[in-house]
Amino acid sequence: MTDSATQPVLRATLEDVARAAGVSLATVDRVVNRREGVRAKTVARVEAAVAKLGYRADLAAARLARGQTFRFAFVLPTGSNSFMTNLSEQVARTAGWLAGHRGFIDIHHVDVFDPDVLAGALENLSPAYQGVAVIALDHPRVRAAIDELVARGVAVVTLVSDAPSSSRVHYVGIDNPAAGRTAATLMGRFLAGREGTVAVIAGSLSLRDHTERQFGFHQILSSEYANLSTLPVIEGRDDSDRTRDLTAALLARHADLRGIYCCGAGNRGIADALEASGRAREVVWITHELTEHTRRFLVRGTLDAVINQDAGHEARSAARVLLAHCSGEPISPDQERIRIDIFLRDNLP
Amino acid sequence: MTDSATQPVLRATLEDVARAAGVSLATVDRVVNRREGVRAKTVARVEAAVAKLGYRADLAAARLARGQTFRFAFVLPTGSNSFMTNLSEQVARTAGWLAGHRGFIDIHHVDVFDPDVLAGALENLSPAYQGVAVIALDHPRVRAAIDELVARGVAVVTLVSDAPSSSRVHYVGIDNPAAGRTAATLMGRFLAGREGTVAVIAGSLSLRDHTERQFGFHQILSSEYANLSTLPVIEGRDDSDRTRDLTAALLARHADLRGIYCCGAGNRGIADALEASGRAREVVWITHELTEHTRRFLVRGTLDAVINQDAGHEARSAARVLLAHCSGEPISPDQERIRIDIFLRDNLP
DNA sequence: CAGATTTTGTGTTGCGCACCTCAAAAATTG
DNA sequence: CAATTTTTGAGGTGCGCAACACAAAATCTG
Repeated sequence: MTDSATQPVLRATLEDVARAAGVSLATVDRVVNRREGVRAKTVARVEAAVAKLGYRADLAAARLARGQTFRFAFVLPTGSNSFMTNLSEQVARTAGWLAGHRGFIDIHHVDVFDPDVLAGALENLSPAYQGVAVIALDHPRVRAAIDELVARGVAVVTLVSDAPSSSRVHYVGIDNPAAGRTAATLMGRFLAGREGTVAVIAGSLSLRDHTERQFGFHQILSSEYANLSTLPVIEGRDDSDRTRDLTAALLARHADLRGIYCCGAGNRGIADALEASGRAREVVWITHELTEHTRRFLVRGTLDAVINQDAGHEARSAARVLLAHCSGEPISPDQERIRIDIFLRDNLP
Repeated sequence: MTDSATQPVLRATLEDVARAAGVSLATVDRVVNRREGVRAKTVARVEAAVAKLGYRADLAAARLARGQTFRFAFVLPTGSNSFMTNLSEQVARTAGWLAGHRGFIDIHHVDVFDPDVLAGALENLSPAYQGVAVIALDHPRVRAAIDELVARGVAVVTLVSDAPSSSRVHYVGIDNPAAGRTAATLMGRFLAGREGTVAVIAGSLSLRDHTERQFGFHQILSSEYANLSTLPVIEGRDDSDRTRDLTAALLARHADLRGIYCCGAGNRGIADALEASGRAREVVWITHELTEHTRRFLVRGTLDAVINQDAGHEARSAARVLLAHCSGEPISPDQERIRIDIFLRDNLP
């Protein structure tokens, strides 16, 4: 056992480094802030002193002295499903946190599902923003708008839905094909050898994330679970009423329906239809995003598993990445990686 | 769309608040730092101004002015399994981060599984520490040591393994009974209706977390999956060799063995035995903690699911909670809640 | 070796706040 | 109303650093 704590810790300051290196404060400042006009030999001396004393800049003091403030825009969908509502709330909370760190977030609500509207919103964003987080659409105009922002020196991160071919600096969200594969494995194993059909319900196939999820789902199901065949993908447009009708029709038409994978929203419709049919217990239903509704269906046993992305984590991660990018600090990749959560009735948070 | 960003943001400062409230800086300071000697009427005036201007203390400036430094001890097990090694590494990383925020972490390696050694280590901890994170043992002496630290004004959080009846201020870790229930549900559903027996392997039943997990596991398995019967719990002492032999014996003795739930370490032994028996594919194996080894077994298909707690998250959370506690700031509960992760081959991070 | 150039030192300012002292003003009391 | 107590104001200091100006020294030119 190593008990090395004895007295209150005194951090090494810039002055300590200067003394140790036998140079002045100004020179140390030049070295640590990578300004030029210092001989290589002197740089080495200073760096040796930094290493020896374990000097690390006091972030609080540095931020204070620099006096920079950061202004970020979060572009989120207008009044939408539970997940998006939750995300907005988490972004608002994150804004509260950031305010203590000289960062400010404005939330802009736009119709992110219309490429022209979204691109227009990005184009008209005030030049005061050093960073933008956006739920992207992988569309040429949107890509162009992102690229232009980046060209102007704005840090852009995509949130939840990516635009991989744009020049955004970071994507904050889950690996959607992997999420689909995860759903497929759960479906295949929960149905362990039973024969029948499985339905896939998406919000819209023009959304990149939904497409990727169903792609991953089909990939695994067709290659590993020959006992199950999938029906053509149905588009529920993330609307509960429409989804309920579609689900009811599915149940009526396919007596051998064993599973439903929903890679979008509209879950209340599915629950209604399933419960009305009396087959809620026997049909395995897997969906995305933990909300107050899906949580209820999970507890009740109608829903079997939820694949989730943590909205709070995403909001905080986006803010951290933007902040780090703007102040030239490194990010730690594995803290910023958004996990694909699996929730059963038993491990609900 | 609300584009309200126009110019670089100017935060309201204490001085702004003073001006708005028509009082002096000193009075504002008295109010915001809850010092006494201010009339209730004046307090109200100042608070109104704070609210109106949306004043929030600049954390960087406040920390700098306060000049406090924090010193924390993390008490971790001596050279141990992969999970603990990983945890140590994550704590070391967290220390690096904390150093930028005037916080310092010393890691003390002790045999946390011996109550006397652990309690002794806690008792002999330098009084310089304002906070301690410890992998606790729910034992009277350990409890007493924790209580004494708390009585001395030290913030104590338990990490990974709790001592619920002690006076620790926070537990950073997962809900272990729930983790066991989660494993049981996966086991039951993956075995969907097949008849047979399931084995449970623990490290040691004197470890609270292992006991709780197997309790949760049995609870669900016995009440919901009548087709499966469990064998008496086996203690593998988190040792691979011993666990391999025990698993091999199990496989030899029980031809109807359908599943293995391991709620401790020693996974390499299980993998060896399973693969040697040729029944790796048919026996459902579920274990805890994602490590380089369990990851490999998962990808290979020998292992079916991993219940995980994120060591990085736990290390950071413990540091944040200690920091918040020592500087009187609130914590946000849902950021500090450690989730029960489920990993399949498909959603590995 | 004088002059030009590069490198280093000295010094100052201010970021926003906490914390302190001392005096002035206001409210309360006998 | 004077004496006392409570409340408020004015002012200062320093936290550790960034940023800058300017002077002094060292080094490099021709």
